[in-house]
Amino acid sequence: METKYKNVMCGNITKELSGKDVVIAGWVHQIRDLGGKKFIVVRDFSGVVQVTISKDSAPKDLLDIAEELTFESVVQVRGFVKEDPRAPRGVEIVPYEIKLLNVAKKPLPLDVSGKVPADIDTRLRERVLDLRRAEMRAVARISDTALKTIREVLRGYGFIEVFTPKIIASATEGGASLFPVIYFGKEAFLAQSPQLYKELLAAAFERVFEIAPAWRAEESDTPYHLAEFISIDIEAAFMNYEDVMKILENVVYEVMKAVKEENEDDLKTLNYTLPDISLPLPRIKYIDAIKMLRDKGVSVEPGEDLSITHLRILSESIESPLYFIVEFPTKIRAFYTKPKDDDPTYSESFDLVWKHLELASGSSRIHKKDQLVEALKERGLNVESFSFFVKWFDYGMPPHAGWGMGYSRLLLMLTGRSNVKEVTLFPRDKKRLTP
RNA sequence: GCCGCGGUAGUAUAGCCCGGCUAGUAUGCGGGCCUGUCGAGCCCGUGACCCGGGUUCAAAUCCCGGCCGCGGCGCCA
Repeated sequence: METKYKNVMCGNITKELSGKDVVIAGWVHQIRDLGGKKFIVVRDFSGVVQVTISKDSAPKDLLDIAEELTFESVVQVRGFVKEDPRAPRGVEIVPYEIKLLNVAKKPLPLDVSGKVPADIDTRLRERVLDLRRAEMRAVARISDTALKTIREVLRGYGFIEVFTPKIIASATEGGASLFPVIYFGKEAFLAQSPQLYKELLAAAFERVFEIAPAWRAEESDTPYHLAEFISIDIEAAFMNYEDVMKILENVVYEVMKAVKEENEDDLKTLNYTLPDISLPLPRIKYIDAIKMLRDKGVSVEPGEDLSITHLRILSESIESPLYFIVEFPTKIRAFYTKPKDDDPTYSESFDLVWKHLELASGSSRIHKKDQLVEALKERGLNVESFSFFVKWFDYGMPPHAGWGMGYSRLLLMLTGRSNVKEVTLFPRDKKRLTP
């Protein structure tokens, strides 16, 4: 779209535009001064294009402005497209006029052009410059493809997109710590999951999904945890865990397919190849996973939760990079998880694992009130504080199931990066509240 | 929170084990040369040892404490 500032994106300038006048706007990516010629590489979100100035023929005021340019200064260039085999991609812009819209200070606290690497700590501190780097623009585009595809696939299954409240009353859900907020003088908390509300919505709209932030005030200090993260959640009435697993593996499959098709260049920029998977994904029962580990000499007892170390070892003996672990012990899962009818020690639950990383987890949910109250009591939770939730189990709560997936973890698989902070635009962790 | 490793110019690193007085390199920055670069090249210059204490004639280097970072765990609907 043509705007007040530009009529074409740098990456879209091709030989077909040869001879045409264009206006581009972007950041000064590189400057190469060769005596008689000066090359200015201008970058926008789409890519880069070279602006070539011949010092003998260019007007003086243009040369003066060219002298003032610094890396990451914002410029608008009006000129004509010239086909030239010596130029990158065979085209360049010969400028009539360069407008300096904003001069960048020097030196930059981070190299945007990719010549000098930076530590993750420096990158997050200088995040906006870091996000301009080719790798991060690729991550952003892959992320967008993934989001778009997730929504398309879920809508294809008849899910509708919803939002659940993020300020909640109850801190007594057990497990993770919550961030307290003051809500009109009352104590409230930031939601750590849409779980309970999405279940209630499934009792009204049958199939719902939400892509939204969640917060956990955990001590967790790892490359896989954030204090604020995006959770992709679905909840569906009249489905069980096997039904929603099929939806989950299809979502992931379609996302990987879309990224392969639509982000070929981005994957190349990231020097990453997506893993190949075929459906259905392997489904390994928890108890069999324990056996496999014990056969390998790992000391792990049935009933114990699987740690990341266990998953690392387990993934070595599973040919698929993505797999499900199913039917966890009931007592290590959340209270709303439905136990198996034939063996209540185990539950209708699953985790989706990529190598050693848990991407998603889900289950059939309890839909009978008595059973739910019992499950709360067994975990030592205060039934009264869940009354806002339990109440609706008196009025037509259907059988239902769902899952939640950590978005930044999915992005790790899609981009080949190793730290969720890297693929989160402005990550919030225990020690980072800015930028 | 525990364990491990680390903190050297704006950025990224070498030097540290085996202490020695111009702290090297790349990139950046300033200046110069060069009509086609594309990680441009060449020449000159510029800029740094996390903080505090200790050992020593002498500390970037060894020791202690602190702060900060990264990784491995733990914690984790």
